[in-house]
Amino acid sequence: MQRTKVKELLTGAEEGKEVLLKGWVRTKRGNKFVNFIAVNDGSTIQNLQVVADAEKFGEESLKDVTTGAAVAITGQLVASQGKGQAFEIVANTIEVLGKADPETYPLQKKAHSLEFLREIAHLRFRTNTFGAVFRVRNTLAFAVHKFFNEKGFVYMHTPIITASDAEGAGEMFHVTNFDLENLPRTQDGKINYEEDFFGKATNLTVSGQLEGELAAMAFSDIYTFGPTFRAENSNTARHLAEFWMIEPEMAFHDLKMNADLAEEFIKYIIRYALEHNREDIEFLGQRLVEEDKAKPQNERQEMTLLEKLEFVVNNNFERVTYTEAVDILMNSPAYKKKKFQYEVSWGIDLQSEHERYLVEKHFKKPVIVTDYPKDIKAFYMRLNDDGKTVAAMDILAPGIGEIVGGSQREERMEILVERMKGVGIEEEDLWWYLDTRRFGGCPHAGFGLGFERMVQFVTGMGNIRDVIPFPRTPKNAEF
RNA sequence: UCUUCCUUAGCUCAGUCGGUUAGAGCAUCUGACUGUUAAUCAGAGGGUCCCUGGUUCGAGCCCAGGAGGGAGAGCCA
Repeated sequence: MQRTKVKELLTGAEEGKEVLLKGWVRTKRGNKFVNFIAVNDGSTIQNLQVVADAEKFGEESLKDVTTGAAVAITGQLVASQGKGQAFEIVANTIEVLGKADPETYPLQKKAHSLEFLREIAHLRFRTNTFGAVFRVRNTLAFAVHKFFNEKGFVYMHTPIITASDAEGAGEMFHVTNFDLENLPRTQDGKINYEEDFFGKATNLTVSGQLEGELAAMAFSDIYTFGPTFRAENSNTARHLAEFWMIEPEMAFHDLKMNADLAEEFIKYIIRYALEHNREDIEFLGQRLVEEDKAKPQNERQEMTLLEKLEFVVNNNFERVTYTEAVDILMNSPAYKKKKFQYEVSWGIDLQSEHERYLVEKHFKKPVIVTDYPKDIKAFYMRLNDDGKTVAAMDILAPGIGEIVGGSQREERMEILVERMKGVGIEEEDLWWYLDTRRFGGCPHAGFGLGFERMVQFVTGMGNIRDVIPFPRTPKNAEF
């Protein structure tokens, strides 16, 4: 008999038929006459209830049907007599494929803290919450490819190992096959990277952007979607040492077109998740409502998760320049009451508290901030005509902060070289990058979106370590 | 890296002023119960009080150092 997944069984299409169910036991309850076994196979957040006649199977054969055990069950799919579900299976045969000793199996049929589940990340997929989170993550990843594919973008695989160390995006992990106990040295005592695997110092990529720009100068529109590594000692709920980033790069795009695309993209993938994972998102939203009950009234969310996502999808993002944002902050009641810990003035980098004020208090929706002072942004961002700002944009999301960082790129050779000099990057280190300005250069733009932050936003999970299967953070690389 | 809080049963957490044998709920086990919804009811078992050192007649509680975790900040996506 062909196995049918729970998601399919719950449609009731096979009502009255003999079916084969395979999955993992969530709970078993009942008495000496009848047992109810809730089985989940990951295809949906819902369990399928199996009704087992206790006299027919006997105590002994049901003994190993415990929380966490893998089972194969045949039986008739029927309309349920109980209230909690539309359909259930009346069992004919029950086979335990893999036992789970209840004395030592860590997951119980009760709620666990997220911190505890993080310590057993290899088992946490089996919970309702993480099942929902990772189904949503999968849907969002698929939607990323679908969106760009429909727009004719080329999916470009940029290198994971790179020798380029001039991007300034963050601290890097070294890649080497040196014997670390016995490093080859040059005459002046420095490590001799010429003897290393690649003949030069290499590291894990911190961004595929520069390589993405190269490809955009041929395919017009490309995107990358792959792992990214930062060796920063960041211990926060929104940083990982290994994360997934999406970086589109478009020839002949200016900053406005860039922002338009980013907004359309974000709305598209959220809408896609709302259409395909509604049950999961409703469950995750309910989790937040329960969590909120423990908080004082004024700290509770105004909107449910579902309402928030629908609001984002159905409303335009607010757009302000950096200069306007600073004006708003300086005229805000919070500023006048000296509520900000950090000083606000034109030229400063906006602090978390400032971004949160703009997004959560002032506009109450995602905000695109553009045209930052050139001194606080990367060298490759295009200098505006005022000579003091660059065509950069950040998209700030409620509760998450910066979710997108992007810019129109500097396509004018002389200005780009001058800005590289300003931050101490040698021309010859990026000769290949400058070739795109030398040969057939054109205005172009792109952005980077942290995929995990997007998953956080859609699932409402407060800690980024709970939206990637096996988080890599300082002092933690378990599993 | 900084600030701050936390670490007691499998899990979540109480533990008074430093004082006899360290508690609760849930989970687990045993029993009861004719359709349950994280079933219910009764009973039982279960402890390296994070580690190391110190103060004290006496430390889960006080002090010092260390480890791990949470929240916030910086850096950023």
